[in-house]
Amino acid sequence: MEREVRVRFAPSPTGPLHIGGVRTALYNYLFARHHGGKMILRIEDTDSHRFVPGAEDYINEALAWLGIGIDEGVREGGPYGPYKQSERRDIYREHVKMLLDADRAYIAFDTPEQLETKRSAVANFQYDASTRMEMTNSLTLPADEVKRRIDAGEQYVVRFKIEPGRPVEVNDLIRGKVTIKSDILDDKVLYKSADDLPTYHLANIVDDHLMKVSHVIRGEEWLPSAPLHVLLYEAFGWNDTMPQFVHLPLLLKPDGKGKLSKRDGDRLGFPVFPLEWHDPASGNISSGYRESGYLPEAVVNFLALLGWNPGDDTEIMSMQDLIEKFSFEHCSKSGAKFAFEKGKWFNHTYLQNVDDAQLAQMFKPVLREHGVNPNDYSDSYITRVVGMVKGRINFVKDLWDQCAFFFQEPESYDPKAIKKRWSAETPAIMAELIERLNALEDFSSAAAEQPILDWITSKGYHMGNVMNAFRLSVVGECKGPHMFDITELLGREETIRRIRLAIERIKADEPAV
RNA sequence: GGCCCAUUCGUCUAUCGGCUAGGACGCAAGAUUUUCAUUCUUGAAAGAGGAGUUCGAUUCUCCUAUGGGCUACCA
Repeated sequence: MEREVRVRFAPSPTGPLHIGGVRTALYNYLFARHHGGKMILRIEDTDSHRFVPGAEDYINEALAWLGIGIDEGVREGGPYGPYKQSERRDIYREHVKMLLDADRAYIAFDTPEQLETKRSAVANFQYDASTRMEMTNSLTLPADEVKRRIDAGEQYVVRFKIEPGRPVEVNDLIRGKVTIKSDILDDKVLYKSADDLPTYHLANIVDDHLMKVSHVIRGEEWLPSAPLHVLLYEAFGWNDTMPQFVHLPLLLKPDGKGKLSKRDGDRLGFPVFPLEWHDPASGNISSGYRESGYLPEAVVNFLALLGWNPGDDTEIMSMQDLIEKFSFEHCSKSGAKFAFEKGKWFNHTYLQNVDDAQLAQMFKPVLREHGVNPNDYSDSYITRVVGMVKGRINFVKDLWDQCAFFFQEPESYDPKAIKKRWSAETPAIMAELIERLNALEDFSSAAAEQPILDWITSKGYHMGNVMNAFRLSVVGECKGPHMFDITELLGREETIRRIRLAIERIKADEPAV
């Protein structure tokens, strides 16, 4: 009996979605699409203290940018809504009552302060079968006392009553069977009266069940609480439809130790967020992949390969390719260090496949940043420029360093190049070059190159010196695309103007020795 | 501390008992070029350690070590 594949990505809106979360979302999406199933986006805002305004919008925008489509969610709607947990209070209350009535849970009045004291007094204190009879709860208090306290408005929590001494099995699609003893689990808080909200554990199980989730695909940090979740399914009598669990290996810090955290980005100089994030409380800005010039396709491809492989050597894959090939059989079990160097390479590779005209459009904002008005140039000019230099960039913004000279005359001339390529005779040769360029009938690259090279050879000049002095005059450094392609684009007038300028300036800059 | 998970080049990874251990990023060298890049070619680079099972272990089991996660009225 095939169950419809329904998966969910369930972030909590406590800040920007970080790249590890993005990967979890991606794997959920790939799995869902691979099986023709549904992808649900559920907002888990059960911690009222940690709510951050703007975080939910950020999540939506980030997933949309990456092309991770959502079938059911807060914005999309769907048959099992609401998809935001703070709007499902009635449902949780009802389910808490079911557990209470079935004697699978109990009410506890111990305050956080009391528990804190207990923990510092008793080493390894755990609220469980071995200690619950010493605490202040509905198991130790008379029923009327419990009622009196609640009626008096005393705050309480509902705890899951874990029965000790039995093994709990979790069947994980990546790791296989994991068994733990129920004794190590504590009587988890499922609901807090203070904000009339459940905790993650309860909300998660109830929602996954009600939303008919078939596979729970989440980070490895949830593996230790998976047995608790299994027990909850049992307590509700939902064993038959319990989802398959899949715990993904974590994304680790590239340098030292531990899992990749939100602060690592700024520390190590690469984004850990898909989009730039402006923290509403601190005003801090964290960089994002989008703003750093990454293409979403490159980010998706790169992320997909951090913890999964297609089973062969293929590396460049579109979303469609990934969907077709994705399976948990090729997911790795161990955490992956976040090697952002390879991310650059992916971006480079994807950039090469971007159409020149489109790349030109993407480059326009960068031009503006550097004080160049793109409207002063034709689209075809910018398109030809980017087409000429795109092979050497990793990011759109790198284009500027490679082709600024197409938009402005050199501001200075590379001193090392002057030393190597500009001698006392050079100005005279450059003056001669100007004559030759003027004499050219056709200034196009193909037509201009041979006559000029012939001239250099016939005069017995040193090819490298003349050409590099030429380049130095026009570009300002000894770098860039083919020389005659540059001059063709720049045009005769501008080319000659720059050589004249160089003759003046470089002479002036060089002190007589 | 307790519990759980993991362990192949610097990094991401392939290998589902037969290996001269493959690929990619990065790195190095060479080729090409009037420059810098790109590109191409080549190279260096790995099975944590110890037992066991087996004709044969990177692959299976155990121990040790190391790394990671969890251990909240956070997710």
